[in-house]
Amino acid sequence: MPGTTPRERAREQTLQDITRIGREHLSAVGAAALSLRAVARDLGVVSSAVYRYVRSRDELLTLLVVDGYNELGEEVEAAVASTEDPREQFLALGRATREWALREPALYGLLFGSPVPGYHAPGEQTTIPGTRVVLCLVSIFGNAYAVGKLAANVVAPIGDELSADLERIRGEIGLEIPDHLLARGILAWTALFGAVNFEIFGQYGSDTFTDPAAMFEHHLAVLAETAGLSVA
Amino acid sequence: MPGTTPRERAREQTLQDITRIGREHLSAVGAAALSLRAVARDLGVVSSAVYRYVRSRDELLTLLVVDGYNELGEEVEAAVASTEDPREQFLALGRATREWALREPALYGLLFGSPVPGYHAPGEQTTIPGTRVVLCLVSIFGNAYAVGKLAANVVAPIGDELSADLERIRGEIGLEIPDHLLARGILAWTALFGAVNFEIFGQYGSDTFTDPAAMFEHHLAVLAETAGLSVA
DNA sequence: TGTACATCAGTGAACGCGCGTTCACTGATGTAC
DNA sequence: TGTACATCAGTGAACGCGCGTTCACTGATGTAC
Repeated sequence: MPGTTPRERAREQTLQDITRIGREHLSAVGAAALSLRAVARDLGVVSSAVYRYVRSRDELLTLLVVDGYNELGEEVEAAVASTEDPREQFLALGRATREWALREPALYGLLFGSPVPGYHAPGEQTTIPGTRVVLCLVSIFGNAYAVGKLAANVVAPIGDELSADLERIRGEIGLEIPDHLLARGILAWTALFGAVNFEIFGQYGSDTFTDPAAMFEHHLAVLAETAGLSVA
Repeated sequence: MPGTTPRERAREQTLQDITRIGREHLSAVGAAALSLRAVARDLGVVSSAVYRYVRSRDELLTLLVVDGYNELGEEVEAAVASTEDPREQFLALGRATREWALREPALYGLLFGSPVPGYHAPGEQTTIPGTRVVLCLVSIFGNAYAVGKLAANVVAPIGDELSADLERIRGEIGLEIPDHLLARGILAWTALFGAVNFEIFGQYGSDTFTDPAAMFEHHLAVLAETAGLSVA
């Protein structure tokens, strides 16, 4: 267990300070300009001291990435857990994602924006936190299908190669829904993040919506329908 | 007319070289690390010489942004012009966007990814090129509606405030379609870029799809349906 | 056609800056007997 | 309980690096008469 001895607690505290300051710098200057020296300055410590806690600048980035995925994951999971109806769960997931993104735009950009050049997130540390949201979505769809609340007409044929991919994906995540519903679920997933991106990254003009939340809410409703989630 | 005298032609040529090299650096090191000195080195010229052509580093970024928007805009417009059917035009727009993004991932990231910290694109230069794709989309929907090929059921109510926003948008872009279809059009727009983002920014796992184009094509078909574009 | 002058591309040195990372070190805190 | 030793956080100097931007300059190219 970490944090038992005073020294361990102090160490843990300093590490948290570093990630907190790292977050602040991230939103101020962006991932590419995030600097250990600047973090050290704000921590009130000489630059080389930070190396006692973090192996390199990239490791600090990884810390922030993992932190971000986990925070988003927790908020999304909590929101989804607050209701039983699959459609409502989908809406809750979307709202929680958007709200977190609005609160942490820089971190959201780090996770879902253009990749940071020269930085590659180590899969061993980021894969599990990085899949919390999508696994949450998967369980909503899986459950909805199991209780007969997921259905949509087939509008587009699915070729053999795509079908094989979908079959493999089903296996990897343990999901039992037919191809066309899985495809729609994936679309809903990407579309949800597309809508959030537009708002966070300012792709709509600056004065386009007086109430962006209302537009987003409407998008969510249409996406739920598209994904095959019927109204309760 | 530019490029008449030899001097003017030489100047034009050098400016093109600078943007070309700028593009190369952009994809190699990213927008935040894009440097005038490095461009000068590749141009075979001393760093201060570049200032004869470009006022500052930010102006080089703006050059690249404008260049990118125009290139994407041209390819999208050409693709859309190749067919008459609105649904096919929508599909063509989506395919052209994705293909350009795959060819120019760094430029795509600059235009549609997380904002570059500290850089603000000057509206006077970027607004017009930056709206070519969406205006193209707008004209597809407007035309489809005019010829009775755009229709969808109302699934979600639209509140007064959102309705007022949509009314204003209609006015700004000169589009005559009802609220719920406009809302769906906006969703299709954001969702399209969401799907492209996922692929370009690597949000799907690395080995998720053996044929990402097939998945994208299916997404486009479902999006066309969601937007209200019927099969010809 | 030839000469005097203006324009402009490119030079090279300099300014002040911040960065990541290493390394030998000091001194405080913890641990074993 | 006291002492000897080990651990570890933080120091300060140094390494070599690249950056944006300014400025006085040289020399070639163009223009007016």
